[in-house]
This record gives sequence, structure tokens and C-alpha cells, in this order.
Amino acid sequence: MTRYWLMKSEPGECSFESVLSRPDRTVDWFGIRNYQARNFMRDDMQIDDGVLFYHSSCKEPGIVGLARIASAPYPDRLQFDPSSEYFDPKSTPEKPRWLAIDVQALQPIERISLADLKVHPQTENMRVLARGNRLSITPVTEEEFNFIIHSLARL
DNA sequence: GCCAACGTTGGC
DNA sequence: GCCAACGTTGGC
Repeated sequence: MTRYWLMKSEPGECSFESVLSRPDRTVDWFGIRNYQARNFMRDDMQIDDGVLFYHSSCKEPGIVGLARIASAPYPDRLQFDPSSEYFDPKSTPEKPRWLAIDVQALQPIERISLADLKVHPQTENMRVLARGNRLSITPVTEEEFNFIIHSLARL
């Protein structure tokens, strides 16, 4: 079953444009250190799931591109690297704690801001807008996804 | 840079 | 297993 996701990235770390400019337009989504977000990758994400690529912690936050899940989840290598800020001393290669997944950029769109999402009944209940939400990966319903790509998104 | 909200840690 | 203290997220 195809599912849909909104994935946050700080453009200073990994912008949509930077992913598009890669030879295969694909980035490994490393550095997730939140159990709920990890569980989404581990339990629910599948190849070809739809992804709304979101820029966070920046001057103009919002959805800036469409992408897809391009791999199965695999251990995040940085958890084993003592020199990395993502190093986790409690994780071992035999029993990795954290996962990464490949995300392939498909199509840039004109930015859809949080204000845009809040103003439409079709998107006002999105998980990413929920009070206190801090998850960097949130599920998107099929209805929300279709409304966004067919009615809000401008190429 | 502020701060609300939530997650994690660790002593007990 | 409780919960206070601390750390992080992320819009504004």
C-alpha cells in the first residue's frame, strides 16, 4: 500500500535543490534520533511512498518539493561513528538503534507555507500542524496528499 | 533570540 | 515506575 509522508529538512543541511542536483537525485535520510520517526521508517515506509519535502528552521518554512521513498530502511551508519554528532554509544552494528532511508527528489514546487496549509479545510488537520508537533517525519493522508499535489502545488 | 511543547535521562 | 531537570525542536 502506498503511503504518504511529510519529511522536514533544514535547507542549510539538506535542501531540496541540493538533492535535485545529485546525479541520482537521491539522499540518505540520516540523523533521525526520535523513536516515533524511526518507527515510521521501520514499520510503515515502503518504496514508492509519496513524500512532501519540507524546509524547516529557516526564513520561509514550507513544502518545497515532491519526492519518493527510494529504498528499504537500513542502519544509519553515523550512529557508529564516534566523530559524528549523530554517534550513539549505546548502538552496535549487531543491534543498531537508528535507521536511515533513501529519498529521491522528483519535482520542485512553489513553496506551500504553513499558513497556506492552515487556511484550507482539506489540510488544516495535517499532523505537521498539530499543536506541539515536533516530529520530523509525519504521516499524510491520501486525501491530504492528493489535495496538495492537485490543488495547492504549482510547478 | 524567545519560548512553548515535548522527549529523554537518571536518581530514587 | 515516577517525575524533576534538562535538552531539543521549530515557528515566530
